[in-house]
Amino acid sequence: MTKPSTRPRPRTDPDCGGRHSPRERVALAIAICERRGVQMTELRRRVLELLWASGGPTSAYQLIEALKLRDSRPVGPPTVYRALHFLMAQGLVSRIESLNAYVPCAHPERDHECLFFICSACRTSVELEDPRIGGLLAEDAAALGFVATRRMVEVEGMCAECVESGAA
Amino acid sequence: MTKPSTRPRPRTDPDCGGRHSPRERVALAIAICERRGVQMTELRRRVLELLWASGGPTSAYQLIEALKLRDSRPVGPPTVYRALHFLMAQGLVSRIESLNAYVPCAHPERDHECLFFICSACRTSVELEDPRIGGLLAEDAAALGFVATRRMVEVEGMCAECVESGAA
DNA sequence: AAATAAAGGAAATGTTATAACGTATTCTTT
DNA sequence: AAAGAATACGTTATAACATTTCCTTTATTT
Repeated sequence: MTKPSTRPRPRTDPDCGGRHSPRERVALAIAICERRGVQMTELRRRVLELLWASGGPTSAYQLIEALKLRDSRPVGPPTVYRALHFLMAQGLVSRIESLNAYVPCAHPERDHECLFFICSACRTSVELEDPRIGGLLAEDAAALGFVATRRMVEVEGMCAECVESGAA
Repeated sequence: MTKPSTRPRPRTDPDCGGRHSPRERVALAIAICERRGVQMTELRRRVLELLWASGGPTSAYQLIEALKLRDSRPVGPPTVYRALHFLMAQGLVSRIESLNAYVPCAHPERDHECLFFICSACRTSVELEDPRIGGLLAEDAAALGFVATRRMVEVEGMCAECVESGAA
């Protein structure tokens, strides 16, 4: 029996408590696409569902495997990559560069900073928002005359659970 | 004739003015390795020289090509990757995750934040230090109980020169 | 219904990185 | 200087990640 932790939990939204049911998030994504007049097709929805179901950063080829299992029909890499590109363009999925892997975005309705804490022990990742970091990066960019279009902030290490359980 | 810019130039050290001759930086790297009792072998030095000579983020396979040209003898991927791993472990080279490419570190003598501004037009990158960002990330990590071992901060966009020259 | 645009399927290829094994070099100790 | 240990390098094969190309199917518009 695990005792509930009093440690502050990751929450990208003060109201949501960090809990997001996959079903709810996918429904939100569908609504967003409808509002924007872009097509949330079956394939794209399935990829998003798989990412929510996966529980961690997932590679394109893991998604290919997963789709194959459910369809018993092979899906090629370009098919999955196209779906991932679409989902990223809509802000529904982020790519974690240091893992070559993809994660669903908890709060696509807001424009959020991509700020990831990645546990090398259990291979999970946590997404945070910290507007202060975006502010500093904007400041530094301005000093360079640099026009930023995308930010990647990834912190590798060990999550609280793995530290406590003494994982290697 | 290009007129000198008054824009603040990237400088990771207030004293160096952002100027680093490859020769000088390689000499510094050799001295550092000597002091640490690790071997700066010929291969490792050549890889570092190529990175300094390249003028931008360079892929492992570009290095393989460059080594082949100079040696007229093929060098396998593992050889180059081993050299890169060594140089990274010594803080002499950084990997830019979003490009799968490598850059020499301007100031290996200091423990520096990896903070890169990458121009998608001219494919150059600029390394900055901004201790404030490391501070904020440490703060966020602490709030999560996360023990950080490595930070990656990469900003993609367009550098001042490309913006001015109207590059696509 | 026909025209057009958007999305997906399939095969091949390109790019990045490592595993597994053996050889050579360098360093240390004697 | 010789033996042994540690480190570095070479070679082949393969794993892992991503894109190009071409064609077919599906949606949307007229």
